[in-house]
Amino acid sequence: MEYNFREVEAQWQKYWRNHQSYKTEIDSNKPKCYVLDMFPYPSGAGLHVGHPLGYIASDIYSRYKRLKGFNVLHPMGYDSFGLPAEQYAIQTGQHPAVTTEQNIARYREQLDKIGFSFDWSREVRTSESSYYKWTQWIFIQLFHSWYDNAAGKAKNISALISVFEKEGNATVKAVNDHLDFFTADEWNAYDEEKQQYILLKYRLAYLADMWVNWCPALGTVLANEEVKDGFSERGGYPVERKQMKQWCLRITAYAERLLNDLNTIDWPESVKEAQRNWIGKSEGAYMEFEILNSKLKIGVFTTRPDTIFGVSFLTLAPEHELVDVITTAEQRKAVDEYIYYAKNRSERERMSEVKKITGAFTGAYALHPFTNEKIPVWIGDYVLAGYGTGAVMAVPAGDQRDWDFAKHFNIAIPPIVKDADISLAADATKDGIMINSGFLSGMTGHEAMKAAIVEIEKRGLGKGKINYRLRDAIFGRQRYWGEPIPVYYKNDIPYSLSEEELPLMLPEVDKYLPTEDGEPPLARAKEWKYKGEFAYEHSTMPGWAGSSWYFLRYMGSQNDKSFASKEALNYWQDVDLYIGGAEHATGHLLYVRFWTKFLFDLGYLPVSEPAKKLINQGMIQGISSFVYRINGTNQFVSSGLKDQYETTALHVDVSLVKNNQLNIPGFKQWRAEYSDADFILENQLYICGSEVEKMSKSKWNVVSPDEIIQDYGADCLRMYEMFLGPLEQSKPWNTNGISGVSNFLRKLWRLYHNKAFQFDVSDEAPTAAELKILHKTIKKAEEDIERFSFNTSVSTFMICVNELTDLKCNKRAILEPLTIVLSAYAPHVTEELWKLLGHEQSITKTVFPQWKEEFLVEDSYEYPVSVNGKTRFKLNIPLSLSKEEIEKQVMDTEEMKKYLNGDQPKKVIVVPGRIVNIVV
RNA sequence: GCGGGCGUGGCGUAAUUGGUAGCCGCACCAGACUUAGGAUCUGGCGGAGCGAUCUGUGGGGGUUCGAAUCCCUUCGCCCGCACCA
Repeated sequence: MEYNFREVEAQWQKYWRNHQSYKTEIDSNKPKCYVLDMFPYPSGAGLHVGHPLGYIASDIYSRYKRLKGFNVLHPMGYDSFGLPAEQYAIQTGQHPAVTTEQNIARYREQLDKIGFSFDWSREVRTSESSYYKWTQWIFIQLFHSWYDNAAGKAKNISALISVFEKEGNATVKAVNDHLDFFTADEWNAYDEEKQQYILLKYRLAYLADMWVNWCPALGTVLANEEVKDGFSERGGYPVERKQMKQWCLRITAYAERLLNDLNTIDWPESVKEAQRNWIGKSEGAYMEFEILNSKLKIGVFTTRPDTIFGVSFLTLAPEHELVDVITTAEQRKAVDEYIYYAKNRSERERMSEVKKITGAFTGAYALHPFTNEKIPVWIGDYVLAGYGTGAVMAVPAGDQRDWDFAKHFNIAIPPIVKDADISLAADATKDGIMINSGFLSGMTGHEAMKAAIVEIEKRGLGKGKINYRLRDAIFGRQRYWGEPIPVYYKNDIPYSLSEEELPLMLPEVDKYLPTEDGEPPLARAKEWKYKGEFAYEHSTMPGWAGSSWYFLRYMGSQNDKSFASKEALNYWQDVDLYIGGAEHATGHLLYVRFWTKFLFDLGYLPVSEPAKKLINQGMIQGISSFVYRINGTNQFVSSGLKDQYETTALHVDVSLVKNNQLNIPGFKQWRAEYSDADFILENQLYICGSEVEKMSKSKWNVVSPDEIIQDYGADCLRMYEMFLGPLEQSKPWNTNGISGVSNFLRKLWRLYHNKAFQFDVSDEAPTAAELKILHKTIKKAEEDIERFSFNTSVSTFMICVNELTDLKCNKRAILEPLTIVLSAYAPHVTEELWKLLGHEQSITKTVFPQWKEEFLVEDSYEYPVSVNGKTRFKLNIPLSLSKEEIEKQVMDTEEMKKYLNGDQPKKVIVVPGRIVNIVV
């Protein structure tokens, strides 16, 4: 019988399930290896061929490491809270838990068919209370913590309270919101409300008025990374800026560590760089400008304190709190109008009209701290409320934006660098010599930089400061399908639930929409009150909450005493290999690092980074097919003729298209509206257009792995996805080469069988040539897996099987180790062959064979001999010879004499085992 | 604008990390066995040339005995960030 993959694969999948072949327990006798995939959001569309790419790679790695003697933790679960299920619920009234459950079942079925070696006993689902209990628990830890800059780590809030009681807050070096100083006596005299208000300014999870990205269509706030170009990432709805009371996480406290520790992990440079940009560290100075005729001061942050003498105006963000106070009566109208304009300009407009210069003069003046000159104070929305202090000292000579603003509003542009031409643009370089700059004159910009900070600090005008672009993470979402935030309110003061009161279950509601007065959906649960009395927080946590720590829960998914036991945490430590998409670079991958560091600070974890090694698998794109409908008709014109008509391109289901030819009867049946469609053909065929796009249901270009498995089998799908190219590379899905992989698997099967397809393996001793093929393959496969080059190892196997086929080698001594090596890639067929070879136990219980140098050593090597770097001929020379002997042999050849033409060579380069190069 | 990555046959890719460019597969061509082939096997396959040979890794320049690989420059593509003071 030829290999029957359908039967064999189903049978082994059942065997693995029944025998719990991949269940993992702590085993201190073995080294651990934690191989993790980014868990999927179980969408209604099911898996497409792009999803398993990373899973296949991690599965191969896991199987390989197991055979190498490692205790491998390779789990899978679902990121099952999320927007699509909720929106489906809004439309249909179906509870999100129900749809989620169905989708998970479908995902599981599809995953199982690919033959993954996941330990399903450790499965997690973020939407289950046994899981989100611990997400809530971590939130409570954040709520009860503050960041001690002196110690460089998070600490329990009780430590802070006892300092307040004894010393007030002057000695505390914390990452907190701006706050006045108070003494111990003052603290002790404050009432509960005031104390809680102050503590909130220190907590790592805090409630504050924030400028947020508000998406009216979704009825919720969004984090910066959930907004793309002024539109929501999910759904693509417009987003506006709005001030709201929101739960936030003080991730900014970790900015420096998140930045520095990037140097300790082996992650793709692109991800590290994206995180560095996102954190956006910049060094400079904070300084204050006094307002003329007032006690008020405007604080600014600048990276160019060296240009202080070039300041000719200040600009405040329109939202800046001092704008209203300092605006003069004459300018009031203009300022109010501008603020109204800026407020109603959508984020989208503001971003796309960067070049448009707008602003207004407040009428107020500030004093230059060094020259005491009057400096006009303007407002303009090129200054962002959320960055720095929301105010800038404008140096038009040194900053292009300030220059543009000054030019537009006719403000002076005082020169501060010698010979700099600032008539057409600002000069932002620091290399010139400073002029008109008081004590800085004569220095270069670089020197002036340091000198200016020294002087600013000396005069008490401000201080050197490091600023980060990173903002605190807004943690509340006005949605139903998420983790309830475990907080209740007493006299408007938020209090967290105690650990014993968790989980705080998600309540049932009648509808999944916001209430009529704009409250989040949870407000619909009228009876849902803490102790039947106090209102709970009605926002839920964002999508990234559950995914920020799931790698830890896999270590103790059944544990109900803690998120994972100390023993498990100490054994499994961190993820050794993490595979997932690059789109999470500044979202999930930053938050998971943040939470890991936080839990490390509190002593719950032995590590402060979640994953040592990260690989971003490339996206598999779809190839969309198009038909061209002549506008206003139901007539479709073939791709080559479409330019003769006014047409609209319509996506057509790729399953109706083969070699770009449309299956016309199928197309007519596809949708009722096309049943009487007409076609204008070329060469009797309808040719579709095609384009590479992201694989998505709406583009009708989704290819499901199930189809491939049905036609070629799971082993073939696994190997083909690996064969397609480097794991990190994005590529469009096509099945052009799949027959090559399919042939390989058939050839493999035939090695163990005779012409009549009867199992036929000989016990003869292998020849040197056969041993060489085997050991070469083992070595190469091992090297390839260790450097995550899965595509080249598939080629290695193809070569191996071709060579063994040529030698008609069916010897057990060769095939048995080869089967083991291959089992990481093609687990089903190798299990079957292993059984046929007479083994009782699953091939997963074996050991990866060790390659031996002795079978690989050559006694001679065919040297490429180059003349002036160009290879001219080849010469077989024993490898044992010395450089001199090799040189002599080469020189004595007839060919060499021809090239030398009687002369002596200028130079001879001999690299033993590599090449001989003669320069004449 | 800033940052990251990439550019090799008709196509997907490989190259021991500076040492024979094009492994492996697809497609294609020729042949064998066949009633037949969308089966199997054999051979060929970067370009030019009957040939020895020449030429060739987006273009130009450099370092080197030797460059797809390192450096400079230029063109093109993909991704991320973007009024961050």
